Amino acid sequence: MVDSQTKPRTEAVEERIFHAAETVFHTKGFAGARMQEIADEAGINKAMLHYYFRSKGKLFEAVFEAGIKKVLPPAVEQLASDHPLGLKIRRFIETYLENMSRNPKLPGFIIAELNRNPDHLRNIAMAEIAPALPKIRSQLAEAVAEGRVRAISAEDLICNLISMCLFPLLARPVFQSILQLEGGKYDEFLARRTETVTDFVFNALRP
Amino acid sequence: MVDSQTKPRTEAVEERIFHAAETVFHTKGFAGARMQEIADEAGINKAMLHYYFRSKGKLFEAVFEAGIKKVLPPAVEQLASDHPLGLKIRRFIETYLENMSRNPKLPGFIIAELNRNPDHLRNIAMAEIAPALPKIRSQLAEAVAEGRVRAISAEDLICNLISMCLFPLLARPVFQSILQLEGGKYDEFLARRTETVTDFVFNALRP
DNA sequence: GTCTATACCTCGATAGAC
DNA sequence: GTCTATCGAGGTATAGAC
Repeated sequence: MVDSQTKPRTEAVEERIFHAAETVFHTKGFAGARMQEIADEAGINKAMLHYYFRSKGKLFEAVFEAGIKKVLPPAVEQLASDHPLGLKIRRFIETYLENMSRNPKLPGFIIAELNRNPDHLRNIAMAEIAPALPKIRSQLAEAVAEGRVRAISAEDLICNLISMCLFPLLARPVFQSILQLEGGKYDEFLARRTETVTDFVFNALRP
Repeated sequence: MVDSQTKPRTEAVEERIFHAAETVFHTKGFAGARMQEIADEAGINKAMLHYYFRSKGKLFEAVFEAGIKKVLPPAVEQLASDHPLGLKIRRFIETYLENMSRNPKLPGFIIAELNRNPDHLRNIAMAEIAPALPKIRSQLAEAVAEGRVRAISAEDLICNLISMCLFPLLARPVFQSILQLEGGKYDEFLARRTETVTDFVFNALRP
């Protein structure tokens, strides 16, 4: 309460705006989002948005960058860990699937916005990501050479892992209809995926 | 030329508009698309868009529905075919991957718009899709019972297949960076996927 | 059927009082 | 810091001449 003079509740408002912006941008995208809707969601005046964040673009950038930081580091961290290959794959699926089920709309948001403006990636720190690929590549090559796993490229393995984890979240509406898993049924299906995807990958990698 | 009186080149213009609309909507989405941009792309006047299609919404609906028809039927057709399970899976991956590489932006467009308004699916004929699921389900159960493939639910199998086929198209910008496959390298990677995905799935299904 | 001009509106952004 | 009022750009849609 002492330093309430230096920061007189400013943070509370800025945070409310930011979280409201996340909600709206994640569902509507940049082009579909309306500043008025974000203001309503935050329960404050529209002019406040411009007071705290200068423009719609700046606000979006903040939300997008925060989204990237929620998605990439956890994945990279797992892939670059010192765990043996099998455990690494298992942990990757577990943490990633659980992490994303907490922000189901985040992957779709990032992918959609990235397709519309790939330059967004230029501002992202690729330096942290670079080491993970060679590491898993050599780890995989070793396991293949020892005959512990079938031959597969690191690219295909990573691509398959991420695809099977994320796509069911993105395509929820379609899958829900096609697979006839309405309402809660689909959430149960997703919950089971940690196990089923792990099994699927492990079986695929048997020599 | 005789019936050029009843349809005096009307089709040519309408088609040009429609294809231009596909291009723009597929890349920018509904909210991000501009009627002016569609008109420019078609090389005609903006007012013509409203003459042939009443509104932006109507034009979008036409494009969206056409998109769905390019995506769903080919998939369902393969899944509902009379081929034995192994061949069916192989054909599914082949045709689907090849089909979509001809319209790389289509899956992302459909998924993004569907997440923003799931009601789009209500207007789609689900009747044609319904029979495919039970068919593959029984086919799979039979193969499992005979010990020819490992136990897996039809939902997980279909979900994994489609995920591994489509997600690399959606997430192209991210994967291109993460996997360090710039430019043409990524297209080569995608071209190889028909084979690598088929192998991966077949290996996963070994008893 | 095709074009120009324009009406009408929504939205992002700012000015200015408090 | 917060609100109200409003400006101005840019968007969809239409009116009307040709």
